Amino acid sequence: MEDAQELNHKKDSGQYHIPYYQIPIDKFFQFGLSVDCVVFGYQDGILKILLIKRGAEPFKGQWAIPGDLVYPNEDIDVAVRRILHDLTGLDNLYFEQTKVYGQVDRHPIGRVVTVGYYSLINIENYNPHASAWADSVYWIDVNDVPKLAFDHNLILNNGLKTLRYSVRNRPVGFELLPTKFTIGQLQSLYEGLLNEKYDKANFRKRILSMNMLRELKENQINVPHRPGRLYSFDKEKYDQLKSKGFSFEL
Amino acid sequence: MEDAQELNHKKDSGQYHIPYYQIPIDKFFQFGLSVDCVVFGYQDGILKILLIKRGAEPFKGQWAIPGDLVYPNEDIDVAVRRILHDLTGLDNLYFEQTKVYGQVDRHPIGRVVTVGYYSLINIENYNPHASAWADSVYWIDVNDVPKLAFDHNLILNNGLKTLRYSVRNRPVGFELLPTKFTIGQLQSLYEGLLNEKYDKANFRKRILSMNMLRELKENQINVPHRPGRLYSFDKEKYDQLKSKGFSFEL
DNA sequence: CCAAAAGTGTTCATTCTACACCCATGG
DNA sequence: CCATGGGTGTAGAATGAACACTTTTGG
Repeated sequence: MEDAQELNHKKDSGQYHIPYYQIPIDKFFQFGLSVDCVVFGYQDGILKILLIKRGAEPFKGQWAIPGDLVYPNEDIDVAVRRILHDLTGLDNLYFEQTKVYGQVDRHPIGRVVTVGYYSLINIENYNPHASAWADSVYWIDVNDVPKLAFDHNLILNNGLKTLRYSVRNRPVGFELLPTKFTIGQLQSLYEGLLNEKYDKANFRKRILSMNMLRELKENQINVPHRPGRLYSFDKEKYDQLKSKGFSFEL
Repeated sequence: MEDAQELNHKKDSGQYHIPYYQIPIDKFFQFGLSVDCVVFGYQDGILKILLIKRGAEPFKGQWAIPGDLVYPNEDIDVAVRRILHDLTGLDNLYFEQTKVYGQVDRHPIGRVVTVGYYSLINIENYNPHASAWADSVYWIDVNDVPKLAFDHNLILNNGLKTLRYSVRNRPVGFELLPTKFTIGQLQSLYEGLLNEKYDKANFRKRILSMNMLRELKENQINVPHRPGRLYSFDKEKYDQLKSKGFSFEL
């Protein structure tokens, strides 16, 4: 989050407040809470984002990222799982909190604070669903994102920054790939995500030297070139390494 | 946040929900919102945390980290600045969002979602204040933290993890030091924070090679050893480097 | 004088980078 | 046969770790 988490030295805006104890406590319990989730997928070398056409007011019919109000008796991560499930039919998706958006006027119908998330999904398993809050769902190239409802363009951009940062410092990129992948596919993913070029020999040595990939006894099939060896991410090995002080880099 | 942001693959807890459209919209606007801030200071090689004795119910009289309800018409970062100002008399403090805590039952008087922050202050400028929500304020050694109100021990520990992570990847450590400091002081800070030992020659070379310190024409005074050259952090230079792709490490 | 921390230079090992080369497949 | 990406080895450069040595202050 090198970029997403800026140094923060801004001055107080000068807003004025009635002292705490002179305001009835009920006044403090009028916030709405929502979650909004930037869902990433990766296909043919292109990073894509799930956008919906909103099925409810406000901003009905407009583009938005998936999200919904949190129920009064619902934990926040349960709400995220609910939304992701309703949207994709998938459970156990990877997701991570990014940032809270709480501008007083960010929502037209009242004070709604929203918690931003990003989620990574393997596009091959994806199964689109409409739902109560989404008329329809589309994968959009990350470079073609239209104007979105609320402050969703901001949330999306911060989600993207966070993803780009996370992917260098934690082994999360694998979530975007099929379970079995070649080193070449992994390299293209990183190159696409970070907009860089790596030497294939060096990339290979680097990633294999981390000892967190399990080499399978299988190769690619039906490719018009020498088929690559398949690997899968070995979470147990990674956790073990991490506990010994190892830290993923690039 | 290598550790603070865990891979998140938990299953849905199985909570059950009445469909969205059958619940009156008012029911969704009954959340309270608060901010809680882990305030770090550094003195004599020891990392310290500002704790308060709560001056209001619930948990009146108990240890807690500084925090307060957000006003219905108040932006969240304005609330953070307000709290830090009331607490320390200082403005323009460094602070950064960590994580949202939204467990349904985390607050005894209702559904209060809190946004966690950490803040860094130069202990020399510190000026303690009591306030509406704090009877008294103390610096506590990070290793002697008592049992705290609410889920504040959790918030504190996550704040500490975040600090330890940030300090390696962004030049935030300087916020804990006086404006003018020696390389030795900087090294001790890092050693204390991260619980490591560095070679002084190598540490010096490394930090100076980053070109983000301004060498002053002043030395330490009144020290019983050769006085060290004073430096200050040059934010302009750092921003310039960052925009050229430089990234702070350790 | 001594203790204590500042500050510098050099050596050796490790890691990174660039690049050349061979391999296996489909068309 | 070719094009395409898979896969390996190596030399030289850059970086990092360890450590010895000199300097300047107060007591």
